[in-house]
Amino acid sequence: MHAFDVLGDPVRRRILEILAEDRHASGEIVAIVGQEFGITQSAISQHLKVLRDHGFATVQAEGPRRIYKIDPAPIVEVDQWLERFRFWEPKFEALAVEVKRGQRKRRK
Amino acid sequence: MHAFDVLGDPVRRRILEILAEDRHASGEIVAIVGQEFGITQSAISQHLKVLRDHGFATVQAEGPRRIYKIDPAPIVEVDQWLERFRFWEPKFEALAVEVKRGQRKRRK
DNA sequence: TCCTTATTTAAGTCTTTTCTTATATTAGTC
DNA sequence: GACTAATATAAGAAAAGACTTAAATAAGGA
Repeated sequence: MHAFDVLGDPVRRRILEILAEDRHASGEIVAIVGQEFGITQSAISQHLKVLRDHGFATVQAEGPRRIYKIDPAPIVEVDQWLERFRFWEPKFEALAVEVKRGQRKRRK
Repeated sequence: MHAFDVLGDPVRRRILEILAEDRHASGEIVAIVGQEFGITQSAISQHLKVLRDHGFATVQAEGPRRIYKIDPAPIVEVDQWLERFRFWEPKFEALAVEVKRGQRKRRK
């Protein structure tokens, strides 16, 4: 499964959005995403596995909880593939400026 | 089908790579991609339809030929979704520089 | 008009993905 | 050690995706 396929699923994209904000326990993600999409804990656990297996997230046990943290490496890869299209539109130049200005709050 | 799903298929990614270089007739794409992936003209035509239907490419009839041209709009959209992850890694800052330096040859 | 070339569309098969329910695992508490 | 809470895994059903072959469409030339 290619990184783009991983990002193809709306549940997984939502999970990544949540993890982009902060680290979260599996159960917290289940609480949010489960409600939003109306799917079971099991389904979400399976999506978390896909994210793990493809390097989008890392886990750390904290007692009985599994704390998920984003790993941007595969996203960088995707971003680099996209690179070849960036000269096609002024929109991309605008984006470049955005990125350069970036430097928002950063979490470890 | 989400834009990320469109990009999830290796054949479609290859077609987009080709179209990023220049406009091409369907048959030219078939010649390249068909050989590389060992799939039929029909299969490729179906991939081209997906690209059309999701706004990644536009077609223009030229006699019996269909000339395909890339349309970056959905790629920009994807790129914007990715935006929220860009502050996570120095790699992204490096990319930003890359993009800013960009300004390669442009085709219409 | 008939034939050829370029391409799309239809129909059906096979594979992969995404769920569900049921069960297993593991940590902490009584 | 038994019970509960948090999570993962197994098995199987249903849906979606990516092919194939066969047929349709449309342009251009003899």
